[in-house]
Amino acid sequence: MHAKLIPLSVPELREACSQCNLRELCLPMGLSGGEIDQLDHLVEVRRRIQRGQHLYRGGEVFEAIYAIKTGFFKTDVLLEDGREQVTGFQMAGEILGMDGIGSEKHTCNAVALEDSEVCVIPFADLELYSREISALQHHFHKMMSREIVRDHGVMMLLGVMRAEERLAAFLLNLSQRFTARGYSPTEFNLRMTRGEIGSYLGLKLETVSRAFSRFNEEGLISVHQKHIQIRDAAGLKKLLSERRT
Amino acid sequence: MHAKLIPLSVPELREACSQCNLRELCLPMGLSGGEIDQLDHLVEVRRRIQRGQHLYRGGEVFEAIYAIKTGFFKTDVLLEDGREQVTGFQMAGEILGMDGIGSEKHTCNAVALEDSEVCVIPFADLELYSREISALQHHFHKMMSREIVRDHGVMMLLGVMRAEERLAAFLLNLSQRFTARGYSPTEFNLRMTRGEIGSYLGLKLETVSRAFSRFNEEGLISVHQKHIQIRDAAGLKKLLSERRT
DNA sequence: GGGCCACGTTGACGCAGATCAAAGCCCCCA
DNA sequence: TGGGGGCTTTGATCTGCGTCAACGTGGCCC
Repeated sequence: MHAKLIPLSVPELREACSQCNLRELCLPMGLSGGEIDQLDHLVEVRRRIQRGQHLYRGGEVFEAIYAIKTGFFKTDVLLEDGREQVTGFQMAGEILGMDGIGSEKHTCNAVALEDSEVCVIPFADLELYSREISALQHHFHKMMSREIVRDHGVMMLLGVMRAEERLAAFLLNLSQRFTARGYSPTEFNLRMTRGEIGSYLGLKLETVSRAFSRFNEEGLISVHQKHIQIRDAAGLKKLLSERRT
Repeated sequence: MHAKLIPLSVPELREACSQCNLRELCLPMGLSGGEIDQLDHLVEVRRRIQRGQHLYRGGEVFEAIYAIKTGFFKTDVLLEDGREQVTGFQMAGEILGMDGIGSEKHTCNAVALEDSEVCVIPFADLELYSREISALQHHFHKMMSREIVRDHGVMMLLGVMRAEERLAAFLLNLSQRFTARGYSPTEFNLRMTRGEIGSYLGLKLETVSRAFSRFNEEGLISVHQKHIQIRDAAGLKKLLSERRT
């Protein structure tokens, strides 16, 4: 592992969660000021991950979950024959690693899609603090539960939607998450390749590319490489609610 | 709701978890005898659900999770246009309802596929006990995490596998879960229809039926309606590891 | 015990998306 | 400034699964 560990000095530590601009999205959500101060002791280390590097790999011992401070990740699972399923894309304020709790090993790979920084949350400590701070306990449960619900949404994508519906749902989801982070709802850069989008959506990269082109022609979005502008969000939503077949 | 509530009388209550033959699979797993005795107070009510009835529906207020004592369930999510994605099949010892924690509402439907009985675990109480009993806390986290991992497995099915691989994976998974419950690994009755299997696997019922027929012809299994006998588990596994494409 | 109904099987055909192939574009580095 | 590599686009063709349709089967109720 080439990742740098960054022990937090005291002043930084005080800033860890209580001063973080993601605290309304991330683990501290809903905690009182005093409780957040306690949380600051939970995150004693941050880790920088360069684009293309792994935060963790399937099979490694699970010890901590990670809150993304900056950057962008994908998680994926590999079949023995090399086929890849991207199980999610994660951005600032989201939590990585909850898959590892059950077996005490990570069960997927987490790869940075841009230079990123994560807060390391030792899981034993999180459980300890959770026993003291019931708001933290409850919020952590919510985050795990939402992960399950998110996964159900992906199953829906993969199980019943057609290619263009999947892509529309994907774009709307990204847009909404960027919005929640204070970025433009209509304009953003994709951090992942067409192939990775395809793997996530259960499509081949050519199909993803064609669907982008089609949306472009129809004036729903404009695409230039990784730059996306959503021109007709309502039109994209309509794609989703229109039954075909 | 027509479901019967069964307040447990004192002797039954003593039996709730500590005497349950599922305690090695279910929530009490890994708890010491004394801790299980404490757990007995957590489950004060059981509920009977007849075949075809809902344990809960998407949108209902979330208050409890459910441990399946006997029976068999499916969970599903519906799109506005009526398309259904079955997100899972659950059997004795498994937990239902964790999807509801995040939003305080259930986000899917849980339907009994045979007459069933569940232990009602009020979620606020579970969190309360979890703060006292760290083994319970940890095990609950494991169960949620495993749910996430299970979902990743389904994404893999849906995203990258071909029809016969999906069905083979499905049968092997059922077989393994029946085995863990002390039933035959090679012979069992399906509780769900071809259509429900199809919805789970992202296939149409005709495709499921054809795949069953094909497995039958090839001597991998024998099928008679809902009765399945696995004749060549290794052959099924081979289907999964053989790369095609 | 006969008929109905939900479920399952099988066949013929069609199509969405995969596959194969060939360019194009962008960025980085020499 | 040019060239190489990774990513993307686009076209032509193929195919696995969906769709449509007809028939089979078993269980249940009157």
